[in-house]
This record gives sequence, C-alpha cells and structure tokens, in this order.
Amino acid sequence: MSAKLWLTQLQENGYRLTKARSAVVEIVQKSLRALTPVEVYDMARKKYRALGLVTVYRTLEKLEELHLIQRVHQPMGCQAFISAGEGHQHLLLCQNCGQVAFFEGDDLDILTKSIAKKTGYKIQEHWLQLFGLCANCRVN
Amino acid sequence: MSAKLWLTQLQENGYRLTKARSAVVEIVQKSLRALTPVEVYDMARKKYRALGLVTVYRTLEKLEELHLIQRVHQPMGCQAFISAGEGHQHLLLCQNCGQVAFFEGDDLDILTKSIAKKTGYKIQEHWLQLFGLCANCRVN
DNA sequence: ACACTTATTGACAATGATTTTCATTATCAA
DNA sequence: TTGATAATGAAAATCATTGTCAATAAGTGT
Repeated sequence: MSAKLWLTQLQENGYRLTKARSAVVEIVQKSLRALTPVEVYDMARKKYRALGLVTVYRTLEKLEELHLIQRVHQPMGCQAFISAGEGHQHLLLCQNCGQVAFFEGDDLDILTKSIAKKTGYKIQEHWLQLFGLCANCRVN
Repeated sequence: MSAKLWLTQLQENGYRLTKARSAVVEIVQKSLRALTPVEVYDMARKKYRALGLVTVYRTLEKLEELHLIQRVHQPMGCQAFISAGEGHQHLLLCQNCGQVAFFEGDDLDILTKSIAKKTGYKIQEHWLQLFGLCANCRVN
C-alpha cells in the first residue's frame, strides 16, 4: 500500500491528486527494476489510457524531488528510475534481468578519510553501485 | 607529451592520424576536468577551425574504445569524458570546479563479499565515485 | 614525388530524448 | 456548486546523438 503513501506525500507537498499521477506512481512504486520514462508511459497507459508522456516526465520529476525515486546510472544509459530506499542506501543491479537490490554500506569512512588525506579534497558525498547477477539469474 | 602517445595508440590500432583527431586528443588529454562533446568541440576548434562536432563524437568513441578516456557520471549529467586513469581507478570530483582526481580503493572486497552473502547476488563489478571540494576550492 | 585505395571528414538530415508552450480540463478549497 | 488555478495532453521546440553521403586527405606501394 506504499503507493498510497506516495500520493499522500505528493498531496502534503501541495500537489494535486490526479489519475495520471496515480497511474504513474502505481507502476513506479511497485517495480523491482529501474524504468525509463517511456517504459513507465507504456505500462501506466494500460491503467490509464489518456496518460501523456509529458506528464510522466513531470511526475517523475516531482517524485525525484521528494526523494521517493532515484535515478539509476548504468553503462548503457542513465535515464531510468527506481523507487528510492530508506535513508542512505546503495544499489546492486542484476546485469541480466535488471532487478535492483538495496544495501547499506558505510564502511567507507576509513576509505574516504584516507583518500581525503592523500588528495587534499574535502569529501562530501559518495556513489557506490554494485553490478552482478541476482540469485535467480545466477542459476540460469 | 602523452598526447603523442594517444595518437600512437590510435595509429597502432589501425586508425589514421588526422588534424581533427590531433586537435581533439590535445584538448581531452590535458584537461583536468571532464568535458562534454560540445566543450571539446569549442575548445578544439580554437586549434583547428574546420573541425566538425560529429568528428568529435566519433573521436571520443574511439578513445573510449581504447580505454584512453572514460565517461563521467554526475548528478547534472553523464555525457562528459575525462582521460582515463591507469588500471582500475575511481574518481573523485570537485563539486565546485569540476577537477577530477583518481584513486585506487579496492578495500571493497570485504564489503562486496558481505553484500553477496546477504543478497544472494554474484557481484561482478563496482562503481565508486566520491564528490567533494578540491584543495583549492576548499579554501575559497 | 606520384598515384591509388580507402579511411576520414564535415555538412546535412534523421532520430531520440526531454522541455516548452498553450488552450482545455479537472482538482480542491471555499 | 462554484471558482481559482494546478495539471493535463497535444503539438512544437530544443538539445544530444547518430546516420548518410559526396568530397577530401592519410598512408601505402611505386
């Protein structure tokens, strides 16, 4: 029922509740893999035919702004989105089926401190992403 | 003089040595920050006016193929390239001036192994990137 | 130095992704 | 219910990238 929570979030931030938004939210929220705007469009239109692609872009923009989704960077492209994890999480992507798993992993402090010392940089953020095969794809 | 090495690399891989390629290589090779194709185009055209943007794209493609440059992913966009580090290196980007530093950091084995166990994934690759302020920008 | 083969080029067009514009519609507060 | 206005979808505009093609230039053999 987390889709309802997302809609509530939108509402609480002054955005209106519409059929278009509901359709987009429903698709993106429950997806286990990152979806491109066009993919969201195609899938959501099965629920709400009148939906326009432009609205998908605009809705994704708002969801990202509210940190409900995040952009996923991959070698093949960076225009896909996945529902964001709670707090500070990293992604683990299946190179075969695209399924996304989240993990926490801030054992990076030691590393970042040593890098900071070596380079003179003040480190403020980090991106860590793992790629591999999920339990299913591993077998086949 | 590493620009000459890049040109040699191109030649050794069966590509011809041209003015257009020299101009592109000269700019990209010595840049301390990641450059977009258009930025490369603008800068390289100061050396070789006849240069076309399409050729910039094609040259970058070849340089990436030879692992002389690599694509840099950033929140604001993923279409910039920087001269690649030796072997397996990670990037550290200054959020103010864009300067890029490289570092090695494969102390990630412990982390990846624990994630693999928890998630059931077979982990094959990782992306790690740090963001911060370089020594210069830190002060100002 | 020359001619010849063919990779490379730049201009233009085509594509694909994203953004802007705008008149119409639908949400939500009063 | 009504009215202000946020949100919508369609079409056009913009921006990044790729494909096409005739003209050019690199590098080979002479």
